[in-house]
Amino acid sequence: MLIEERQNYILTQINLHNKVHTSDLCNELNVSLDTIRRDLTDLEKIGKLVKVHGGAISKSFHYPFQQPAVYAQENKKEIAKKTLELIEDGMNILTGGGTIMLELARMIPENLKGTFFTISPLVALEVAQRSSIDVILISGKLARNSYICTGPSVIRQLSEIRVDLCLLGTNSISSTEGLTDTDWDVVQVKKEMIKRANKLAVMSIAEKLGAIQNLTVCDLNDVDYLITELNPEDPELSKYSKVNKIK
Amino acid sequence: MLIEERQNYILTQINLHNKVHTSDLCNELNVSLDTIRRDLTDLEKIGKLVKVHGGAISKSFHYPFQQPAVYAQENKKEIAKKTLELIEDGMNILTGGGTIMLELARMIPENLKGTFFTISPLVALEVAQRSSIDVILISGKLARNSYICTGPSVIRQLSEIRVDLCLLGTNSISSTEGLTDTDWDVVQVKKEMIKRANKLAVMSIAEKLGAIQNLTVCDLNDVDYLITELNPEDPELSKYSKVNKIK
DNA sequence: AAATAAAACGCAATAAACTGCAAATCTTCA
DNA sequence: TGAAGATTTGCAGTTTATTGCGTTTTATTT
Repeated sequence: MLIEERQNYILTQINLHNKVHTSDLCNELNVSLDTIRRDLTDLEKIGKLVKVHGGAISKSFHYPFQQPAVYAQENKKEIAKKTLELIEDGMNILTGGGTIMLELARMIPENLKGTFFTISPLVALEVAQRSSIDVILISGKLARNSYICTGPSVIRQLSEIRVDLCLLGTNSISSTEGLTDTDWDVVQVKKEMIKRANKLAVMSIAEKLGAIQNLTVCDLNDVDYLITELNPEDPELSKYSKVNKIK
Repeated sequence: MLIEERQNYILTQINLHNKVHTSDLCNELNVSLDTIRRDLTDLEKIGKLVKVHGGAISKSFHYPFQQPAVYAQENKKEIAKKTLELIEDGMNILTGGGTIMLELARMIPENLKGTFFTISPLVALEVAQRSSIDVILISGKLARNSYICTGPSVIRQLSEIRVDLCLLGTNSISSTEGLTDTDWDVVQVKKEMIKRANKLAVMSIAEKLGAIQNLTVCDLNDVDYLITELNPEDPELSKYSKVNKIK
């Protein structure tokens, strides 16, 4: 068997399973461990995979390891910072929950005036704690895991308010399907939130661009601002031109 | 299984549930506790999560409220313990806020069934986090110092529910004036809470017995249980015999 | 204050990776 | 064709990584 064949086989396996074990390969290819190791070293050198103890993993699979959590956190802060520019004194703002919203809440300047409506107790506490803004918590059943309030009571209370700006984090936004989500209760609430606001800003890390879930929240046309950590000119964002303004 | 796979699994679980238990992971992944601990330490080092006793939590949900040293915490725990005895499976319970309520929330057994209505987001989060109880947050304007919700919207929502037991912490309870408080908004809410419950339990540290504030919440006759850290036979409590039961 | 559970620490066993070397195989050119 | 040189391979010895276990320390609960 040619070296090339062997290395192609390894790459195929990586693409298939996102990982390979050195020992498996050595059985499947009938060569010694050392040979496999040398192959992996070569392939790593030309950037086709990442070696790890016991084998190797695909580069894309590896990506969420080294970079994200730290970086996603940084990205989220970047997004929060951009979003903050939309907020002015005296505004009525309605917010959802999620990690980006929490980052935003932590950045709100102490002297900002205005009213924050939110369905997230975490955001409510965070904002109330560090600013002089009025915080109105929209209540209802507390969803486990996401820690936001949902249910008919939330919808009813939302129907009674009117705000300048609605800030939503999102699980998935795609150029064809718009905003989508998985949880029915959450979708109902988000729909109502959007209805109650003059402007809608959607915050999303680039990683989630293109993702599609089962339930539709709203069309891209309804989105006034799309805020990501990317440069607005980034080609990844070109598909989202239906959105009023990309930040 | 590769280390990277294992750590990726842990991160997935964290993103999904916002928390993981060391022992769960060790079962699910079939490795020793030590290995999981080492993984968690690694992941914490690169900022992917925050280790806590018993497991780890998502960085973004890192509980933002480090509670200030709670005054008379031992006594409050004792009171919370006694109060817990009033709670049975399947009950509808309505609670206020305050440090004693938080202690109680932390003691709620994981397997308790029932519904918790509360005007305190902190209590709501605490209960939702550590039990399978349904948590309904009664919302409104978030009062800055007490972190509880007040206002007409709270009153209206309260008027629509009916619960078995209302749990209130109190600032002041006296044998002549009953429950009293200083904040008008808070008093309105407490009055409505009491109205909506079949039984009322008042929790108070002995130190506050005898204190009187300007605004009346309710009469001693309305109190079904008075719970303090003292022995029910304690002479200090003899003046409060109007209360149905002293614990 | 005692009992319990979890975490930290050091240690040893095992598995994997690395190193240098020699044998086997392949290239290339007379 | 066949021999020098280069490449590839497998092997033995050494180094490094990973893991589980017993013990001690620290947290948490009663």
